[in-house]
Amino acid sequence: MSGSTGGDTGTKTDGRVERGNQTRRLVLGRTMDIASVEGLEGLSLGRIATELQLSKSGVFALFGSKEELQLATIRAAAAVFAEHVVTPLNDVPPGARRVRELCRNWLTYSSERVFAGGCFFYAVAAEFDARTGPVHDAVARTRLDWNAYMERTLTEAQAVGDFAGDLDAEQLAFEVIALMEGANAQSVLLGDTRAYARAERGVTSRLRDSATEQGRGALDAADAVDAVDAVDAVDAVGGE
Amino acid sequence: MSGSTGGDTGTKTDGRVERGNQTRRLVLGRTMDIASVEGLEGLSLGRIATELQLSKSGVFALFGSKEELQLATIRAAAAVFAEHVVTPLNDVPPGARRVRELCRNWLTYSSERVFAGGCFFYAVAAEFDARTGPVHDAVARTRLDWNAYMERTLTEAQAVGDFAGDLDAEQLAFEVIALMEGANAQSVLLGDTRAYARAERGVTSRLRDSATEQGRGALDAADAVDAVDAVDAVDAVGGE
DNA sequence: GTACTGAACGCACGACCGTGCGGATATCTG
DNA sequence: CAGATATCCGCACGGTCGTGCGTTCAGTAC
Repeated sequence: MSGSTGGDTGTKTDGRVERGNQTRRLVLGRTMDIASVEGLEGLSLGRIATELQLSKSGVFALFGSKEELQLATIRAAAAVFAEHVVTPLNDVPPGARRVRELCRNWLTYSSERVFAGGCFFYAVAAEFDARTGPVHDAVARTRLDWNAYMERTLTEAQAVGDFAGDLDAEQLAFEVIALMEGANAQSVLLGDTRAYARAERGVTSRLRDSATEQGRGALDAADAVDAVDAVDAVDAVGGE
Repeated sequence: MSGSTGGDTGTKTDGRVERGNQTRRLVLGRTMDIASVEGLEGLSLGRIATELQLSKSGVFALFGSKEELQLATIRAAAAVFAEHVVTPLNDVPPGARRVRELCRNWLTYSSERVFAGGCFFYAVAAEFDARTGPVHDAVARTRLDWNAYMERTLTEAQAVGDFAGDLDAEQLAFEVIALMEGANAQSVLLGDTRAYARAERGVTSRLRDSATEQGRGALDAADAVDAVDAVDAVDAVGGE
């Protein structure tokens, strides 16, 4: 099946453009990891070209400028973030359990080092927070989006009755995000792996404090399912 | 009073060394502000020399290497931090009120931009968290010290009966620090000034939740004093 | 076939980087 | 006094940076 060189969708496949996109993906995969460790300013065209065995001017031509490369790296990282943290929630209905899953996804995304230097956006936000320009603006926008997403998830959970009617979603979103980022910071800087457990404990407390009777029931039910899953996982691995 | 050129302590004042120290202080004052905005890697000998009207090699000679300049900047920033956050607690006895004062000092230190880019250590910790070497180690050590200081302040408050005997000081220290740093991040990146109020609200809740009856009393008393101070301040400024 | 387009390259540029050397100058020591 | 010490400078080095120009080559369109 398939044509000579992978043309699947038919119509007019420009092999050059596709090749360029592939190289762009290759470059961005590298720049995301570099930036999460050394920052977006730590990116250098020459270094990337050397490591990927490309020419410096070739890399430059693919993005047009260093700033464009930085912005493209942010966009690529946002896609990776969404894939690990947000997309898995697609089949989880609004409610306290969805909030809990969102937080757990984030902590897993951070602790498993999807990016070499922990959360990509924690690193670049701290790097560009006090500067001005397009890169700062792009970073600030992703943070705004993330805040809003967390807040919306809480509001939806409130709407289905899992949180009290007088819930201050903005406040709770702030606290939950702060706890999770605190764990990222503590873990990456000090290698303190217990930080994630502390964050989860804090987040769980905050959610339970704000939840209604119904919401607490949903959280408990989710915990029970997790416990069964954990036992199953252990059983599946070694049955001694 | 005083001698010809400021020699106050007497004995043997080396004018050369003193002049060098003064220049060093001048340089470090600049590097602290630069680093809080653009990071410790953003420091450049040439730029500092130009801005301070010194020669590049002169600045270099004063510190020996760029890495030494970075380490000296960290030490200087730690002194400024202590001066604003820790020293004012000298005449506050151990207890819940001392904990509260510590947190308020931190939030004030961050919000008043003692460093141009917000908390110095938030910026450089994120910059060097995933790297290795002496600078990372120095940053990590200050973070450890800060964690330990917060924890010790909580434990002392527990010892005088302001917090319950089963208090998990490590957990509470983690949560309080995370909330405050979250406010710093949110404020510097997004210009969201309400973040500090949210952090204070969260910190207060956590402290009250963990406090004994006696501890809550101490916190309430401190709030009352603050309220009076606030009224006094308004009265002192404009009495219309 | 020719004409066009975009990826990738080689090469060179000006600027800035951290560092080292030698010297001028001021200060302290004996 | 001489001699040691420390700040601070001018100058130059090798290296890396981002960027631009011109070219080669492969895939597309006519």
